[in-house]
Amino acid sequence: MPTLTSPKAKSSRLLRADAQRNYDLLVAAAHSEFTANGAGVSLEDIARRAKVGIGTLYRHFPTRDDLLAKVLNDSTAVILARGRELLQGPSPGENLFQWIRELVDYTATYRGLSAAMANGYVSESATRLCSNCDAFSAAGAALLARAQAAGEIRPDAQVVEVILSAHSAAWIAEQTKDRGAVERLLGILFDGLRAARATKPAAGAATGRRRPRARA
Amino acid sequence: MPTLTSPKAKSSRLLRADAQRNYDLLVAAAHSEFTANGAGVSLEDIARRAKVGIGTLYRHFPTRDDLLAKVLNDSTAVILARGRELLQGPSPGENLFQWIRELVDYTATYRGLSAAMANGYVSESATRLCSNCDAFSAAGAALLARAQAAGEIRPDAQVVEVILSAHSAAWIAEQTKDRGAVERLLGILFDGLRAARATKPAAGAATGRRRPRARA
DNA sequence: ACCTGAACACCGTTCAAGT
DNA sequence: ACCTGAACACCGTTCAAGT
Repeated sequence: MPTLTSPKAKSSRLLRADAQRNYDLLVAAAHSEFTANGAGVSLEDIARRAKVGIGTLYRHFPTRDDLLAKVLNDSTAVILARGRELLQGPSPGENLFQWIRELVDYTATYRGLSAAMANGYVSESATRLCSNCDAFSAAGAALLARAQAAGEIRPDAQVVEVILSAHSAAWIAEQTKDRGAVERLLGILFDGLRAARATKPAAGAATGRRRPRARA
Repeated sequence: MPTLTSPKAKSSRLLRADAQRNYDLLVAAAHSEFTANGAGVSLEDIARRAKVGIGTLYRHFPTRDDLLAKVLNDSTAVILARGRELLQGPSPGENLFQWIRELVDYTATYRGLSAAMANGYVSESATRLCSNCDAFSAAGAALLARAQAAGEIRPDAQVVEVILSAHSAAWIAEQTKDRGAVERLLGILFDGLRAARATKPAAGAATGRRRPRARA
């Protein structure tokens, strides 16, 4: 009986049983292919691996980004949850940095993802991938604002640099296997982000003043 | 007649008159196409614009990078000369930063060039483009070493971060039209590069106080 | 409704045939 | 020596025909 099944898909989408099956097969195949061969892998390969016609792939996912966004959905949610968690952390500056580090690791999972993300981030056409970017942006903005309010991050930094820095660090991580270079780069970036503290000449008060024990 | 003499020295190469003409047409056409449509433009388009068979393009430039490197040759030379010039400047740290800024502007001239450059930079296959990267690396290393010797740049910075930072800033410049974001990012990077000065005297900085995780 | 795969429009690369 | 362009092997996207 090809009647309607329960809402298994994204939200309240109702799919015929065979369509739902194909949908799931496509997502699974895409996951494998993206992991193995990068975010730019041939869509035909994905369809073939899912044992589905290429037209079916296009029916469910009109653009490559739609498919990518769906595959990334779970891991995206993890990063966003991490952002909310870190928002409660004791050290706003370090919490921001930690979140950036995790964002970098995440973005570097698939070859080509950093480019796709950054592209979606600045592109005017609203792809599904872009909505991920907006969510990242909001999470980063919250962490950044808190760290700035705590006086740990320079006040002139904006969230766009933070996100794009993370993407470019991920991009470098994709290009080179020299993991040390990425870490050194992040170290430089982080020092730059808190540079205001040092720039503001200040008396001796600035350095040892904030202790995590005093609430946060 | 078609007398072949000296070996394959790039500039002193002796070509039959028609071959030389085709070669020049190709470089000119490639220059226009790269400028107009980015570093990933169709090679067939370039050959067509040069009114030359596609096979002729391949004969002269076995890979896309070879063609790109040739087109970029002049501007590359300018950046390298600038590097030597800045090596004589009065302020080693600022001279390094100025050179990076110019490298970023240069790399951002063609869409896709930053990716090609960074790729060549870390790739093991020695393309012609990669030799450009080595030259940049050497120029950056000289400026960096001088600035570090002057105590203006943190001693733990390595040239690979400097070059890849420049490429990633250029990559961001390609992605977004928000020129301000690129400048703010460079500002953060530069502050991070001279952070050692501030870090050095302050032994009990906030970062060393609490450590959310392992790692040193 | 949904699926299929042939068809179309590309692009990169090679190579046998020409001059 | 050098040039040419047809030929081949891809890939993305659409759509008429099937169930």
